[in-house]
Amino acid sequence: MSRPARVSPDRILAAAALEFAGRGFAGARVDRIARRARVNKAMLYYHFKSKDRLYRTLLRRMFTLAAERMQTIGAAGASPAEKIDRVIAGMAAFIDEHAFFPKIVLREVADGGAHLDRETLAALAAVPRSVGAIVQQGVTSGDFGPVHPLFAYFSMLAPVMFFLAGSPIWKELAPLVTEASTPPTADFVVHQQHGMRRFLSFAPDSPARPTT
Amino acid sequence: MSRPARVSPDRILAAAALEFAGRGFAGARVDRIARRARVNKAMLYYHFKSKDRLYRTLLRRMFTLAAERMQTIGAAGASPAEKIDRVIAGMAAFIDEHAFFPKIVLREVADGGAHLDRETLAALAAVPRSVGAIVQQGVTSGDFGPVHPLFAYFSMLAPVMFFLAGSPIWKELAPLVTEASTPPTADFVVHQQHGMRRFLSFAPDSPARPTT
DNA sequence: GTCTATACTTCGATAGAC
DNA sequence: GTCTATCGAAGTATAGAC
Repeated sequence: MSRPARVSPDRILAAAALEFAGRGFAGARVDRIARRARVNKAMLYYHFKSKDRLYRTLLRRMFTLAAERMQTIGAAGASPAEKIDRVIAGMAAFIDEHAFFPKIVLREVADGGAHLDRETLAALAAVPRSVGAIVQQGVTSGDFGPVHPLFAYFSMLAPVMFFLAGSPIWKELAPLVTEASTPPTADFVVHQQHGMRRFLSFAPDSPARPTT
Repeated sequence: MSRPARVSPDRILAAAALEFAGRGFAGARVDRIARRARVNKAMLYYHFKSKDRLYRTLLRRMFTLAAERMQTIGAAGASPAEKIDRVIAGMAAFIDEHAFFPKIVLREVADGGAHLDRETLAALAAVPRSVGAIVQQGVTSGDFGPVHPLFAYFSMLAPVMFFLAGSPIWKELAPLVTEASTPPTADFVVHQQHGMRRFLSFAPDSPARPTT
């Protein structure tokens, strides 16, 4: 079989990922994407119809990949607590492979999902749905205390997104924040894993009234 | 005393907050800021020298305000656990008063702090430093288990930022994620408070080896 | 301090040959 | 599928009168 040799679209998507992550949708320049993909602008507009469609195509692909990884973790045989460990480590690994991912997510959250059509929104929803299902299993089995699955998703992964998206800043910020030794980036995953085990654990104590 | 009547700079900063939060630094348009502030462009460039300096002025102001609030909480007389409750509720209240704040933070994290000079970075650092000091007190007193203050800061407040910055999206997303009732936005703060109490609590159990 | 008018640049997108 | 050349719109910033 002759390969279709459709290497351009993939190269364009890879270049777009870097550009959109680094500058945001509004700040992204189509010229830069084309140049980085070693393709001229007309070629880019031939494959993708517009800047918007290029962006949405990229996001759908990334959300789908991330959701698949979370789904795989949920389908495996393991205790709920161990699955939570794997969700956190799995997302960190995914970000390690696709460094642009958390930046784009943060920007899209700030944009209020302005560039997401229904299809892309559905692809995004698959990520918290997969993770939420794992949490729900733990609640039902009694391993976890009662908690809203979507809330747990945010408590679990927002710090990972936040921390790994801005690691260069934190390295610059750390000396201004604490006199303790600079934080080893990789240890944050372990920190979050240990903490979330307790966060989600059933706690018979603590009346824990809300405080203003 | 005659009032200086310097109402323009404040109106410009207020308009800039909305514009920068809604579109990001690159997407923000100076014309829109000027129009929203009911001031012409030349006036804007008269008070602030450039788009960059306007942005940094805004950020310094917001970071300083947020840090002051955290510092007040830390200085009050209360148990470490209760202070954590107040930090979470206090940040949520601050965001409620300045809805643009978490959006700008998320964007700046994604930008890798590209627009932050040394002075603005120092203002930003005061926020995690204040919160980190509270955490450190709890660790020292034995109320909390051993934890890096900066890590705890992220685990505590990143979900709050993330959730409150994107509340319109989550409302649209929730039905696609869970068949359970839609999550009441205000309850997230209580969820995070209760969870973080356990997250930070001293846990003699759990060998908790890292999982890949 | 405040305005109008505009210089200069860069953007997203397309035309049309090959 | 791929290219060069370019259009019209929109951007940041400034000049200069008041």
